Amino acid sequence: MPELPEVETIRRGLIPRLVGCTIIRVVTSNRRLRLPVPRAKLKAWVEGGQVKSVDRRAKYLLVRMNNGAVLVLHLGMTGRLAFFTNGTPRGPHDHIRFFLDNSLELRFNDVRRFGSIQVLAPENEKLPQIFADLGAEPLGPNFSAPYLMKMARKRTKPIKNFLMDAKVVVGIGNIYANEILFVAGIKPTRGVGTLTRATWERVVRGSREVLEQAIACGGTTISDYVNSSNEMGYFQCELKVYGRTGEACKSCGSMISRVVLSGRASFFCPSCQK
DNA sequence: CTAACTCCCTGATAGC
DNA sequence: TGCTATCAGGGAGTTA
Repeated sequence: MPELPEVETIRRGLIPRLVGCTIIRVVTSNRRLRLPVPRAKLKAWVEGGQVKSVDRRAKYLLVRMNNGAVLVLHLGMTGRLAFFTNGTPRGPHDHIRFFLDNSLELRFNDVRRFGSIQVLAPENEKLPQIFADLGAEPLGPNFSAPYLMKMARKRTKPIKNFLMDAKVVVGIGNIYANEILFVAGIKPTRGVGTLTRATWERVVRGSREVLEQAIACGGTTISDYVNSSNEMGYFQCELKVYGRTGEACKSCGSMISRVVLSGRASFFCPSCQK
């Protein structure tokens, strides 16, 4: 579900109602998420603590506490992180509830439980190894055509799989990979070895354009996604190819095609994308 | 090393 | 109505 625009939208919604708050109590369900829920650490380092900031790296949210502890949250496919007023009955798949001192409750809800929550203890605990291996932020300064050309050297995989590789560039999942390649005019099956410098420039520009527009729309809601106020995004209205198999290309009228790449549905316009 | 496949989990939907 | 198969936005681990 949540790719970069959705996670960023949630981050921006969390800030005004979470930063500066004290987390009075954390209540967890008995189910495990992708990783076991660190109940003891939540009690030791998060309960009673005050939130200092909310950052994002890739699709991870980093909630930093004044005591130096860090909550590392990932929403997986169906995770939600949203506020409820105090007293709202617990719903199905509400796995973690943070009771705040402003009469709100922040809930981590996840139907499929592919999401995760980790707590880094103050001082001594660093981010997991995965963070050191993450690639460029697509909206950051290091994401450039030369960078992508360097990362693509001696590689053969299709450009779509390359864009979804978090060691290359983070935050781009199946929806936005398809949309970016439409905007850039590149077939998802194109091997990365065949792209010219000018084409890589289109990948960079297309990525920024699509992701920024999606953030401006509050993300894409296909089925589960809601922002921190439990509201849908509306970038799904702007989708050019994702999920549009057999429909007319909004640019040229050709029929949108579907292929499967590494087990993921991939959509493109056979005449606009080369 | 790269690239592709498999699996974690639940729910919606399609087809019989 | 009910059963079964397929698919879904992520990512880690395994295999070739």
